[in-house]
Formats: sequence, structure tokens, C-alpha cells
Amino acid sequence: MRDEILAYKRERILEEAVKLFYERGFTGTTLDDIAAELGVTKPFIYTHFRGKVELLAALCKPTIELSLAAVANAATLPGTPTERLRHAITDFTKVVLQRQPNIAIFFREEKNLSPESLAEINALRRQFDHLLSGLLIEGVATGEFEIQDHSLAALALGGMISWAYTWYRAGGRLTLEETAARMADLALRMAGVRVAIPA
Amino acid sequence: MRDEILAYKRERILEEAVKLFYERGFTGTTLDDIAAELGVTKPFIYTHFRGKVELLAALCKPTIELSLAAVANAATLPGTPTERLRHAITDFTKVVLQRQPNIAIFFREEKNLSPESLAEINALRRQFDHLLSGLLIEGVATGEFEIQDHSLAALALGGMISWAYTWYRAGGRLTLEETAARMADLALRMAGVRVAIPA
DNA sequence: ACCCCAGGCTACTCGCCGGTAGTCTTTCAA
DNA sequence: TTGAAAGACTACCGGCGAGTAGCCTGGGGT
Repeated sequence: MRDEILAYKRERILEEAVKLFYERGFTGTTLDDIAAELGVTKPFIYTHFRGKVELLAALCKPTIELSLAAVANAATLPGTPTERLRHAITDFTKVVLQRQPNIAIFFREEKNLSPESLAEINALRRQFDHLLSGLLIEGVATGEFEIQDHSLAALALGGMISWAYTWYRAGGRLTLEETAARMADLALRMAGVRVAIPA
Repeated sequence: MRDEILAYKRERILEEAVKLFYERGFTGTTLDDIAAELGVTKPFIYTHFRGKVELLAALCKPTIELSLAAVANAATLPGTPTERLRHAITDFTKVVLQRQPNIAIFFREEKNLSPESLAEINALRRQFDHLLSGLLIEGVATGEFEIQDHSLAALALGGMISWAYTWYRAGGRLTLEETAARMADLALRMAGVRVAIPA
């Protein structure tokens, strides 16, 4: 019970920090700003986090883990490489769109993370690229894909999706699901799959 | 003559600022750092720039202008949409890779620009997206491209290329020209063009 | 030889913000 | 009813860095 309340408060701090770091940037936001928004004071934050930099890491790492998990999960599913790549891209896109502020903060504020946190996160990103490359290689092996350079293709794919943090707006022209589905179509095309487009 | 010397010094400040902002981030770099690296002192910088934020804008804006110019130039060239899109993507990729630090700084430090500078740059970016969409629409009209959603495709394309600022390393496996050429192939595939791949 | 001035420097101010020490209050157990 | 401990606050420190005021110096013109 006590722990639940504590965890809840921790979550509230994180929510507010995400919002403000996203809007004003990491260095453009003070701990007093976050505390004020929550109706508490700065020392309160220190009962849940060691400092501002740890707060930043706590925002970034779980989101990168989620991205990796999306691709890792899709990669181990049964099905053809085409089906699995579609699944991977769809789910990864959804993570990016659902956690848009966290993704944005990570890419913008990378330089403000502690070397240790950054190293951990970069290890996750390497796994991510590796999994994506692996999927592409499999598809080439079965003849479903036609790819000149799977490393470059994996980077291009990852970039195309990640980039959505810069332009996606919830409640815009396309829903989250539609965006994810269309991104998957574009991704399959890049992999050399002949994708029919709906009229 | 005097003006040339002044311009040269201005350029040296910019070079050093790019290097340090890229490595340490905007807020992680002090004007004293930049001055020290140049063997001068902080007030010297103020004889060329009104302040730190103006320095940042002076790094970002010309690079975004160059990106826009690359696409604008390709779009007005004679040739089929396929040829022009290839040209546009190739040249844009080269700009991103040649000016990698400037591009990185812009996307990371956007929040530190003055509202005025940001508005100017965002206007350029809108033109950029518009030109790219236009090229895609033309290709669909001639039947060369097959695209479900040209706005989304333009964003995906732009993202795929821009993202290169996060991973490209000069002197790596691929040269700048090779990278640009392969990116153009991937882009054309996304547009629905059947691109043969070299063995 | 002397003056002048421009280019650059030294030496400062001032506000900001991350982090902390120590106090107050509220609640619960005995 | 009281004591104690937890939880949160008030009030502070100290460093840092953008920006500035005013001085110094060396070189060209007279």
C-alpha cells in the first residue's frame, strides 16, 4: 500500500517531467518548475530521484526498452519474414507515437545523460538494429526481400519511423493505427516487397 | 580586405562553435570554451555575434537553407519525376552528411533558438516538405510512382535521410557518394519505382 | 615623436538553479 | 497524552556562465 502510493507519486513526477522537458527542453526546465506543476516543492523530488539527470534517464530508458521489445517480440513470432517485418514495424511505430515525448526527449537530450545510462541505452539500440538487420537478412534468404545493403536498410527503416516524433500529432489526419499500418507498407516496399495499395 | 578578415574570423568562431555544440551540446558549451579553443576571449565573440543564441541560429539556418536549395534545384531540373526525385534525394543526402554536425545541432537544440529564428527555419522546412510532396504527386500523375499518401511518404522520406545525422561516420564503410546513391534507391522504392539492385 | 583609435583583454556583476541542512507538522503507537 | 518518526517544507549555499564596463596596447597617420 505504502509502496503503491510512493510509486504513484513517482509516476506523477515522471509524467510532469516528460511534459515539461518535451515543451521546454531539459536545461530549459528547472526542478522548481516540475515541483510547482505538481503542487509540491523541489526537495520532494529528491525523495524519489537522486537528481535531475537520473530523472532524465528514468524517462528515456524504459521507452527505448519498449521499442526494443516491440521488435524482439515480432521477430520471434511464427510467420514469414514479410509478416514479421510488418508486425515489427507496426508495433515499433505505435511505441514511437504513443511515447512520442519520451522519444523526442531521448534524441534531443542524449548529451545530458550520464555516461553509464547512455552506454546502457546504446547497447539496447545496437540490439534493436541487429534484430532489424536479422529480419531483413531472413527475408532475403527466403527470396521475399530484395535488399542491397541490409545494414543501411535497417538504419533507413529505423530512421523513417523514429523520425515520426518530429511530426506526428495525436488527433491529426491519421489515427495512430493508420499511421502505423502505412509506415509498415512503406517499410515493406523498401525491403523490395511488392505491396498493393488500397484505392 | 578588412571585411574579408572579419568574415574569416566570424567563420572561425562558427567552425569552433559547431564542433563544440556538436560534441557537448549547446548548454554544455560555454562561450569561454569556444573562445579558449580559438585562443581568444569571450568579449571577442561579442564583436561578431549579439549573443549565444544568435550564434546558434547562424549555425542552423544556412544549413537548412542548403537542404531546401538541394531539393528546390532538383525539382526545377528537366527530366522525369523519377530522375528528379533521385537527384533531389541524392543531393539532400549529401547536404545532411556534409553538414552532419549542423543538422544534428539543429534538431537537438531547436528549443534553444529564438522564436523568430525558429519560425523562419520552420517556414523553410514546410517549403521543403511541400516540394518533396509535389515531386511525388508529379510522379503519380505520370504513372511512374505508386503512392497511397504523398504527405506521409514525404515525411517518411525526409526522416529516413535526416536520420543519417545520428549514424553516419565519415571514413566508414560507405563513402558519402555511395551512401547518397543507396539512399536514393531506397527512396525510389518507397515511391513504388521498381529499382534493380546491383549484384 | 606623439596622438589617436580600434581591437582585444581583464575583471567584474548578476541572476539562476541544482542540491542540501535543518525545521515543522502530522499521524500513529504505546 | 505523549513521544517519535516520517514526510514535506523553508531557507539557504555555492558555483557557474552570459553578458558588460572600462582599460590597455600596438600600429598607423601627422
